[in-house]
Amino acid sequence: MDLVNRPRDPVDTNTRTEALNLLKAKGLYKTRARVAVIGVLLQSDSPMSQDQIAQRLRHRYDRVTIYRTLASLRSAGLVHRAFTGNRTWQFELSRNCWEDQCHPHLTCSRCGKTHCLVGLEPPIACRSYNGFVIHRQQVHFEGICPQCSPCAHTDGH
Amino acid sequence: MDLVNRPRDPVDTNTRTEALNLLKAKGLYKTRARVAVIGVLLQSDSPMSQDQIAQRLRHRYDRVTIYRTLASLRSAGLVHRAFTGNRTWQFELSRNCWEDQCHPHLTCSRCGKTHCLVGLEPPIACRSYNGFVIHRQQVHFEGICPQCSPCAHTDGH
DNA sequence: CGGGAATCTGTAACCTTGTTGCATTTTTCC
DNA sequence: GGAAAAATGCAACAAGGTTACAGATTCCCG
Repeated sequence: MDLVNRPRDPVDTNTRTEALNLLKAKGLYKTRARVAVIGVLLQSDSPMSQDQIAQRLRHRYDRVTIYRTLASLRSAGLVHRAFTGNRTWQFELSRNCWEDQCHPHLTCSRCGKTHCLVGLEPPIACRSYNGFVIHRQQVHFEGICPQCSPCAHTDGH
Repeated sequence: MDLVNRPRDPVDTNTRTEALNLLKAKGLYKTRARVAVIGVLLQSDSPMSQDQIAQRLRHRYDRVTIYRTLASLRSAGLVHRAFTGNRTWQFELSRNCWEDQCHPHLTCSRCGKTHCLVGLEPPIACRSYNGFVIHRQQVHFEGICPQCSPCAHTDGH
């Protein structure tokens, strides 16, 4: 595929600028793959797996590139990953939380999407318990999201 | 290896009897692999991965057998899997908890062992939140266990 | 600008874990 | 004791993560 004329990544100008700023702030190389991956995550309200990111970018980047891009963004602190019970990591931008102390996630049993439960405080924030020192906590739910259960919020019956 | 004279599984008589009772109560076939796997789990105070179980049994059983043994024990409700943040399932007997509502686990960053935090109540037991219906919750910690941090319980400094 | 050093990318390949198919063996029950 | 039902071992595949290495891109400084 011609490099010059190949279709552009699905990232608008504002998102692109924000991505470039994030990279600059961390002193990372500004590469097309990184801008694209950050752009996808900026536009997503829920964590995404590597494969979801690759699909969103129409497989224009090799999966190893996505993998390493996420690894470098993660080590720079821009991105963190959440574990959601299946065997794939879910990545999200470190905006108001980070990997050690993150909001819970809920994976919908019906649509399969993973949602952030940002209103729900990480429950057990204590640093130690009964001789155990807690450095990191991860909370994961399985259930039904509002979109898949329109009457779920009226749980009176 | 001769089947008759091959070394016995590391299961004492009492444990074996208990395992047989559990299998009988569920109407499952009493096979050597199942008795061995249940025995290992009975003697363990923490969840174990398939590979750990296979190692404990000195690879006397094929890993597919371990896999399917655990699957049948799980579907019978004798065993459940826990969420520990890495890509492998950890199995434990369903004694005072089950898969949907289980105590938190802590994986020690130093020794790698996963511990059950049975004294710590599952924190967010609510059935619904903000339109989300919660069917199952899993809590995982990373930190240091008491054995690896002798002064961890005196966190005064 | 321009060029070299540092870094990133794509391809290939490997590893671990989970999973299924099928022929053989074991268990159960009458 | 024997037939039906179920479990086991072996082979093989799948998915995701990870590493090696050569070639391409980015950065920085003159």
